[in-house]
Amino acid sequence: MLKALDPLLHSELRLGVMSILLGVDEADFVFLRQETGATAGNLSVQIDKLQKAGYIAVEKTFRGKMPCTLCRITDEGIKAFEKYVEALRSYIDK
Amino acid sequence: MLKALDPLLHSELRLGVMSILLGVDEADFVFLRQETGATAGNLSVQIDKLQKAGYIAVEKTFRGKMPCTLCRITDEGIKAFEKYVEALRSYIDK
DNA sequence: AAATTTGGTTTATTTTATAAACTACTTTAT
DNA sequence: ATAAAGTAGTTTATAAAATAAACCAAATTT
Repeated sequence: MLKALDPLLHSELRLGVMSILLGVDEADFVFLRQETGATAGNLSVQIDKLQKAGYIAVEKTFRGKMPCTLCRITDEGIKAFEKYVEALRSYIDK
Repeated sequence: MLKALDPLLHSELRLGVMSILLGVDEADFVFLRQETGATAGNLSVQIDKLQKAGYIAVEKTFRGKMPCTLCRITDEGIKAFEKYVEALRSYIDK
């Protein structure tokens, strides 16, 4: 009855990042930081985990002279997110 | 936009316990163990946390000669669960 | 009566989340 | 030109959480 929850997505910050990326084609580090309110260190670590899992793609570029980390959700990430949401519903829908 | 998630409920096992208790008036330790698939130690610890938070009430009785730990969700627990679900929707609903 | 099972709790270990400190560079003020 | 402050992060250390392993007391089975 209760479905297992993907531990990679069952994290407030990582879920927040995925949720944002689902709606925006791409987002940079600074934007994700603002939207989530996370510390830079925490965000850096969690972005890394999502990337290593293949849920997001990360591109390091420059905007002018400043470094800029761009994130995009992958197809695999979208699928994982949808599966996570479906599993969650076994907990929260009657 | 993204609402904070009550960390006490944002745990697979504790959320599972709450989800079960929402539907059943009361449930004992053994039943919760079967439904969640958790180890006894983990379940014991998480029940304790939910009780200390006031989200569930725990009554220690005997069924025949065997000890029996009964759990019920409290009004506070129901409210917290509903609030958690609403916060979650800020992540998973478009 | 010894061995096993039941219903747990307590303690130790691993994992995860978070914060603090640091790096590398840029911009601004002096 | 240089010092001070800000930006965009990463790395490392610490705190918290989850989990498993070990244990306990009583009941049941052999």
